[in-house]
Amino acid sequence: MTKSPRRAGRPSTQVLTEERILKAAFALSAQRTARQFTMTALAESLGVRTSALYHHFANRDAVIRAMRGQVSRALVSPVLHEMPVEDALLTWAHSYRDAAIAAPEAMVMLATSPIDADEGSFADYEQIARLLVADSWPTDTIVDAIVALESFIIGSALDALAPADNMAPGALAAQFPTFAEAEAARARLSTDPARRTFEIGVRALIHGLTAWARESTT
Amino acid sequence: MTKSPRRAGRPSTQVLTEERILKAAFALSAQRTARQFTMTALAESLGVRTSALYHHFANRDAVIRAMRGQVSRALVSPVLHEMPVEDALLTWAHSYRDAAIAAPEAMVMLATSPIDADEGSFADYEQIARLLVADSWPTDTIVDAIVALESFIIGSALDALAPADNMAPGALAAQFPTFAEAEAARARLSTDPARRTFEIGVRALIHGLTAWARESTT
DNA sequence: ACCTGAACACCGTTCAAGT
DNA sequence: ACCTGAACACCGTTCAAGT
Repeated sequence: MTKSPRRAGRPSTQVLTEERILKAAFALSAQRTARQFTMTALAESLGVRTSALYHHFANRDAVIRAMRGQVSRALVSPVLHEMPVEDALLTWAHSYRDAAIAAPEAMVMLATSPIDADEGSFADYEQIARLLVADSWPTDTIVDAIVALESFIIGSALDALAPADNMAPGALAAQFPTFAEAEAARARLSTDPARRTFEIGVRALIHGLTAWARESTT
Repeated sequence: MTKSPRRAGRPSTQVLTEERILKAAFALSAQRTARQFTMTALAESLGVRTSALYHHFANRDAVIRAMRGQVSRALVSPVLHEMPVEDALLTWAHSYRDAAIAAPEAMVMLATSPIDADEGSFADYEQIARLLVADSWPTDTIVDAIVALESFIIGSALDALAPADNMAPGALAAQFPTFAEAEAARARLSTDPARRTFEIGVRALIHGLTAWARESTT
């Protein structure tokens, strides 16, 4: 198709590195849907033939796994201990969601496949757990709180992947008037309704969880 | 490849119906990952050529959209109006989660495929919306509440998919002692921790959302 | 109308060939 | 070692041809 600017054979200066590929992968995943995130498109964005990628990653899944590793590494936030617990949880949830949204396909994998035990996720969990222990949450409430929050965050990230108007009934509005009106009201409030819902939901959830933990203490 | 048992031309008795295709689609989604859920595999499971599917559905997304509609349709529960709103939301969340757990890979596809309006989903939303309006929730809070709940439910269903011990740090316990202890305490409480977390989380979220809606009224 | 079969554009992946 | 280019098996989708 496009005649390549490089001829066959090892180039004198290396074109690709894992780092450069990952950077392009994040950029691409922000622009394309999970399904359009292809090795071909990734290679093209790097000005390289598709097969060149296979010298640096075993396959497409390996690229996604590397993205996922980078995401979890970015989460650890050292300032969490200097704020009230509810704010700390909120901060954590936000950074988690931002990371999740930056890597949609990685997110689907994270949700679909079980976490490998040697993942950096536990470092993250440990930090939150200490925070809650210090705030005198009962030991047996802590993992429930973490998992509940994580479930909401992942669900929200998936929701954010859908087209922004995916809740609009469109032609069916007449058939479902109450919902249609509510949807219109919500659309008027924000250009990024998924984000708005995330903010509301995560606050509601954190609120509800802290209240529950406090009850559990007595 | 496999020589077809049917020769070309319209068969005397119709082979496919939307219903039969959808049934096969759910069966397939229980066995394959979202990526392996192909039109080819679906056709094969129906003993039919791939192109035959296109007489009944416009494309792959249309199949997924119909699946989503069917899931939503299974949700409508006519008794919702006879109970307090928080109980009604809880009931709805439970039936949604049950449906989601019955077809987890379908949930991933439903959540991530860019699909638009299907009647079934909106019928469900309409019912919840009316419920909340009757309970005098402000119009612009309703869709946020629905989406937040849905996000949590889908995230929880995906979490329930993972092995029950997927939060156990295992050999890494010594490295993350606080979290390890909390995880052990949780594991002692329940044989189905994912379900336990769902119960806790959905109650916390509903609680938090109703409180938020009440504030928004004033 | 509803199926098959051929066809097209596109993927992921492999591998020989070139430097 | 690290790139290109050709090749293979596989997808989604379209469409003519057959009944």
